[in-house]
Amino acid sequence: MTDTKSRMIDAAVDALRRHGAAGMSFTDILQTSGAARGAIYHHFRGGKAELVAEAAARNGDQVRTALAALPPATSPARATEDFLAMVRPVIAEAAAGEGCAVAAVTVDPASAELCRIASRAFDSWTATLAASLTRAGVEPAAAGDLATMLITLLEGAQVLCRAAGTIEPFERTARAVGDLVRSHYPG
Amino acid sequence: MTDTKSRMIDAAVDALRRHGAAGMSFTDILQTSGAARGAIYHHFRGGKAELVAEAAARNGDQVRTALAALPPATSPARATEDFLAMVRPVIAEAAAGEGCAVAAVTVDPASAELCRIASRAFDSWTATLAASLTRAGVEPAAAGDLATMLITLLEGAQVLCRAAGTIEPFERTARAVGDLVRSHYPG
DNA sequence: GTCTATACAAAGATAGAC
DNA sequence: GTCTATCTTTGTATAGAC
Repeated sequence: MTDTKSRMIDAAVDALRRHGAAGMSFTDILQTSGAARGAIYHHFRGGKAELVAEAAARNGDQVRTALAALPPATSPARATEDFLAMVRPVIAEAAAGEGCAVAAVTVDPASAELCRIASRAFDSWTATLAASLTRAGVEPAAAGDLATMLITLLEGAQVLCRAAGTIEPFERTARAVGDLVRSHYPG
Repeated sequence: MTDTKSRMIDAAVDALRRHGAAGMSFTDILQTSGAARGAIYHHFRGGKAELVAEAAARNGDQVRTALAALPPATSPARATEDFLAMVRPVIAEAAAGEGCAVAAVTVDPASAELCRIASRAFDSWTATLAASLTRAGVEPAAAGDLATMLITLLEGAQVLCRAAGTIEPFERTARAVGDLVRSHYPG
């Protein structure tokens, strides 16, 4: 487990977030990570596809871990607000040009494997968030649907906010979903 | 006839939806549209950037027109359901690999101009949908927030469904938002 | 206006010395 | 394991004939 390999994966995550899968180049990866050109195929026999896959998987784990650290909430409305608050800085990064690495690998599905990795990441985020909502008092079935909706909002907000260059679309969305959830789960 | 130019833009929209901005190549455009290699710089002096910009603008107009054709609804819940029903086939295309061309140009923002075009498109969709919601009885301020939320869901659902290969994430999201809106706007 | 041919740069992938 | 150098392909961009 060379440290070089890990730094290359980190660099790939960053490149995916900024330029997307097709726009990511080894030149960037090598410059950012400080690795040599030949190191790529030493650590990643599968070439670009393998590096991209590992980067997407790592980013997926990072986000899942962050979601798992959400504090226990006493109500569905509070749990939703906690999620939105945790997500806000991520959306701010998207507004500055750094989107979602997992979403990036779903574009130009050269390999169905990449979509499977992305799908599993989204599923793990949804399950983690659904568990939080269930603990906060939401019925399990409804919690799954609501969690999927919130993850969908997370991905969509990154798109709209990157285009806008501000988190204003997210703030509007957050107001709307906050109002809806509070009236549906009074207390 | 400059019908060629229009066909090239259509081909670019399709390429953006499938491969993204960085993954779109002139080779594909020429093969799909049947144009000759030199035709690109004859019709698009600005090269790839100009073609991509025109494609994004066209796709933005197409979606806005579709949203403007939503039938008048008698309640906010019904207006939301109409929107989700109209969007469902688009999500199905995303699940099959054809995402949103406007979202595609926000990745790898080589030019801030592309983000401006995308942002204006999203704003026009939001305004069109907000008008529908207002006519259906939603307060203007809340209609703007709700419309932004629904467009955010549209973009996010395309990401999740492209990864999943099915529209299942959209269906879950649609159930959740339907429940929330119905309880917030009873009647 | 449309096509053929080509220049030029950048990308991914490999080979082999150290 | 790591680095330098290079091969091959692909993609953008241009020139010029028809």
